[in-house]
This record gives sequence, structure tokens and C-alpha cells, in this order.
Amino acid sequence: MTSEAPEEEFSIHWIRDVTEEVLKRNAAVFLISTGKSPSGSIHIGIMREIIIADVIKRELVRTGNDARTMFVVDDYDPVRSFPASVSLNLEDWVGIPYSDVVDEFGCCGSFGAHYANELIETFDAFGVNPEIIWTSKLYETPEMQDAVRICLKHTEVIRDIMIEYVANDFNEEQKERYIESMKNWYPASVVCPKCGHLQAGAKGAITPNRITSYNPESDMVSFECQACGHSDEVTLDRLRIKLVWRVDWPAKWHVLNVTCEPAGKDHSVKGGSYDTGLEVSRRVFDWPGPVKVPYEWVRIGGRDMSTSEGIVFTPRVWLSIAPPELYRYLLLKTDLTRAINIQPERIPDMIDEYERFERVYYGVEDANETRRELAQLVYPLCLSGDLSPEYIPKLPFKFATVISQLADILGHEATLEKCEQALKKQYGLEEVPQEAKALIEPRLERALYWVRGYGSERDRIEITEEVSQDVLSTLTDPDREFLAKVVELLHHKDLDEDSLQSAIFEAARGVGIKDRRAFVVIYRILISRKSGPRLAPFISTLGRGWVADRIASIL
RNA sequence: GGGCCGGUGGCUCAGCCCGGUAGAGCGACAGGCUCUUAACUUGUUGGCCGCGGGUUCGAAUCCCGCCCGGCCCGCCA
Repeated sequence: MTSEAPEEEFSIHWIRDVTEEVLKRNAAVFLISTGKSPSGSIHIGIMREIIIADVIKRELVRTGNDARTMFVVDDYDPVRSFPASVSLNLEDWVGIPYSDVVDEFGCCGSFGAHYANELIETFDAFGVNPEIIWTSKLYETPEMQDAVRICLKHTEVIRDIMIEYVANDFNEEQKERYIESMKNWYPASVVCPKCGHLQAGAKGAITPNRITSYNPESDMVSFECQACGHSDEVTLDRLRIKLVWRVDWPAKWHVLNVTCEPAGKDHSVKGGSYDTGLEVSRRVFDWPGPVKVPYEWVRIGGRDMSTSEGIVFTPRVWLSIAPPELYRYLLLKTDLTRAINIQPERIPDMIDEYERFERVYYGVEDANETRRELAQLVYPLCLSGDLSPEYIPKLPFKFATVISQLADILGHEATLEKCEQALKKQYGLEEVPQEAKALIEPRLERALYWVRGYGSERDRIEITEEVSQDVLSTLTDPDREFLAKVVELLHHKDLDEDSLQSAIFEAARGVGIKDRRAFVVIYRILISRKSGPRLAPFISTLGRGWVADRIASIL
């Protein structure tokens, strides 16, 4: 620490604290790692970890360091269960590494590759680009085999660590039983060369193909397959071996030379797998291990996500309804110790908030000193693409939800034209810059997806083929008289929007119905609702001819 | 059993580490954009800061205890 005035040095953001911690490692290349086993569709929770890593990397690079990120696909993990969406028969595959399980869709090399790729394909959109490491491949490297050897040679030490960490809060009886069970325990299992199983039994009753002995002199390993009964004794390099979970992690840290790895709360619990891994790093691999960055989970609609229970909100789904920057923003503004709860129905509000924040960064919206300072630090980290030197005006998302629903009626060109007009009006522009235009279509697409999937009834505009009977039955004679006048007005080509609006008021007065009533009648005929978007522009949006025909059809 | 996070206006949350005026967004209500409006815009409303105790001149904020909600501790970010 160079500063001697700590009382002035309050961190303005967690990212500062974390990078400071990481920098203490003085690595030549800072490697920030993340990982996930591809047990099915991978939900957006993992993106919290991946983006945390990305943000740390960006900060390190910004401050002149060499830093990289990595995403480790744990496809060497054995199948424990399948989510309901998978049609494969669990009994056929349980206990076999994901990398050896068939891809039921036939597009990827394996089950593991399939679900990992599904996630990896969204990386670019979210602005992350970690190097991808496949554990199944990593275990084939001589470096990893050496790590396995080191672990087997340190079996005694590892047993001690396991007893110390795992049995820590057992009672005496449990502890004794555990110690007893550890007597002939080795920290590695074997993929049976005959049947391909790494372990036998399903969830709750798993028996791994543990190594039963290891001779450091001859490098001979013996094992017995719990699934098919095959047993053998061969040299280590002739077998596919996998270290047990709590040892597998530190071995990878060692082989890949990981400086820092974020971890969800389940792993980061005091005395949990992360801490065990760090202890293994120290006592077996003789180094401190990575900087631990614990973080809370991401929830969806107030529930935990769970691949196995099918509560899955994937990064791809996110991208279909919201910009990736918003997710990064959400993540950055939330303290690591706090859960992020995605509430899809609130996405339009969140987008508004994010875009206000964006305008603060560009100085086109007022804000106090703290907020501006925060924007300077955080906004660039939110971006998944390049930082634009100038503010690019964004079409208000809520406007997009309305207009995107009218696009079918309006036609593509007219819809875009409408959006450009809205942008011009909102930001007082002469011309809409090319960069802003480019954002319109994706925004419309997302808005439409959002409104269809998550919008409330209020948000949805439905224009029925025909005017419903319910609506027709409420029309009075003066209403019809009024409507006839409106049709006439609509055929007047020389009326601009304002004049049309005025003329409609006049028409209502002319036949003696109340203004309110006049509008209710028109909205009912158009969208079966008693209110809607400001009428004259809305009529222009729908097309005067179309509206005139629609009204005329019921008179 | 061990541990973590949260409990602040109707809703979602900020503020708590650094004790001294309780904030934002949404909602609701009222107004503006012609007396209709879901965009945009102005304003108003609304909180004994979970409960009890302690420290202090002063506590949402620090300490202790409790209650409620969620979660982790075999695999799972």
C-alpha cells in the first residue's frame, strides 16, 4: 500500500477492492479463471462469474498489466442426472463423463460440448472472450498427468486435509467412521477402459471407481470398476484418470497457473471446496493458489435457478429480450455479497435506468459528483463492444414495445421511419446518426420478444381482425354519426396530425357527444380498449386509409 | 449443528464499512403536451428504517440478543 491516509481511501466500487487484491500477486500474466460443468442448458448465473472475471481483467489491462481470462468446461465430470428436457435415458449414461455422452441433437461432439457451446456462443454478445479449456482434453496433457502423479504421491497429506475440512463439523462417531473410510482412499478415480464409467450408481448412491493402490516407484495404478466389475493394474499413463472434486480444482489451478477465480457461494463457504482447494494448493502444490472472489447467486423471479430442476433462464433468452450491457450493469452495480434477482417484467424500467446512467457518463444528463465518478469507472465496464466517443441516442424501450407491435400493420420501412422521427423529437436531432440507426432494429426485436413473453396485458396491443360484437353493441346513434365524420376527416389528405386531432374534437362536439366518449369509441374500434397512444399520431402509425376502412366497415 | 445474505414509503432497491437533513426508480394522484394517451414531461403523495436492549450529546448506520424470510455446508455458480 502506497497510501498512508486510509481514512480518505474508501473504495467507490467492489471492482477496485478486488483488483487491488489480485495485483498483490505480482504475476507476469494475471490469469482469471472461471468454470462450469455442462450438465444441461447452462443458466445465466454463470455469466455473473464470467463477467466478474472479465471486468477484473479489463481493470488490470487498463492499469497496464497483462491479464487474460479463461473458461474451463468441466466436461470430464460424470453424469449424475439429466434435466427433464433431455430425452436420453439416464441409466445408459449415468457415471460417464459428459465428454463421452452422445449429443442427442447431433450437432456437437458430445453432450458436454453441446451445452457448453450453447453458452460459449453468447460470449461475444456479452463482451467476454475467455480462452476455452475442456477438462476432458486437459487431463490428456502431460502437465495434468504430472499433477495427478503429484496428488497420488501426496495421498497422505490430502487425506489429512480432507479429514480436517470435510469432517470438521462431524460428531465423534461420524468422524471416526469418516476416518476409517479414508484409510484406503486415493484422491482419484478411473474411467473404466471396458465400460466407460467413472462411477456407478445414481444421485445419492454413487460409488466412484476409486484407485485402489498406487505405487510411486513403478507408477502402477490398480482399480476396480464399480459398474462392470472390470479390474486391472497398469501404469498411470495408460489410464484415463480424474481427480476427486476437491483436488481436481487445485490441480487445475496449479497446471493452468490461475491467479484469481470467482466462485459462487456454494463453493466459497467457509471450509468448503474452495478453502479445501487452497489448502491442497499450499500443502501439495506448494503455492498460495488463486485469489478467491466469492459472489452470491443470480435468481430469476425470486427463485434460485437450477439446471436439474429445469428453472433455467439462459444467456440466450436474456439476449432475446434485453441488451447484454444491461446484464453487465446489473452485475456491476450489485455488491458481490448480494443476490441479483432478475425480474423479466421489469426489464423496460431497468433499461431506462441503465440508459440514464449512460447519459450521465456522457454528461448529457445531470448528476452529482459521486454518480458521475461512478459512471466513469463503471460505464466502460458495462459495454460489450467498443466505447463510443460520443453519446449514441437510444430509442426509448417503452416506445419500442408499442411500435414493435404495430410493425406488421405499418410495414418495416414505415416502422423504422417512425422510430427515427421519435429519436429526432426526443433528442432534438436534425439527423439520426448512423450508429443510432443501427440500434433500432435489434431494439424493436427485443421489445417485441419482451412484450410477447413478459409484458403485462397493459403492454400488449392487440388489433383484432374484426371489430368485436361487444364493441359494436355499445355504439349509439350519435357515436355512429361521429364516426362517419371521422371517416370523412381521414380522407382529407391535407390535414396534418395536429389539425386532425383538433378536427376530431370538433366532430365530437358537432354531434353532441363528450370528448371522452369520442376517444373511448375510437380506441375500442381500433384496439378493443378504452384508451391508447395519443390518437392522431397513433392513427398515422396505423395508416389513415386502414383506420378509415376499419371504421367504415362497421357503419 | 456450522455459516452467509436480506428485513428501509404500495413494489424494487440505494444509504450502513466513514453515526449528525431518510433517498431513487416504479406505482398512485394531479398537471403539461388542445379537453383522449401506454412515449415524453412537471409536481404531489407516501416510511415510528423487523423487534428489544446497549454505546453516544446524537443510531437506519456501531455493539449485544431475538424474530421473520431466503440460502449454503455430498454433486450443483
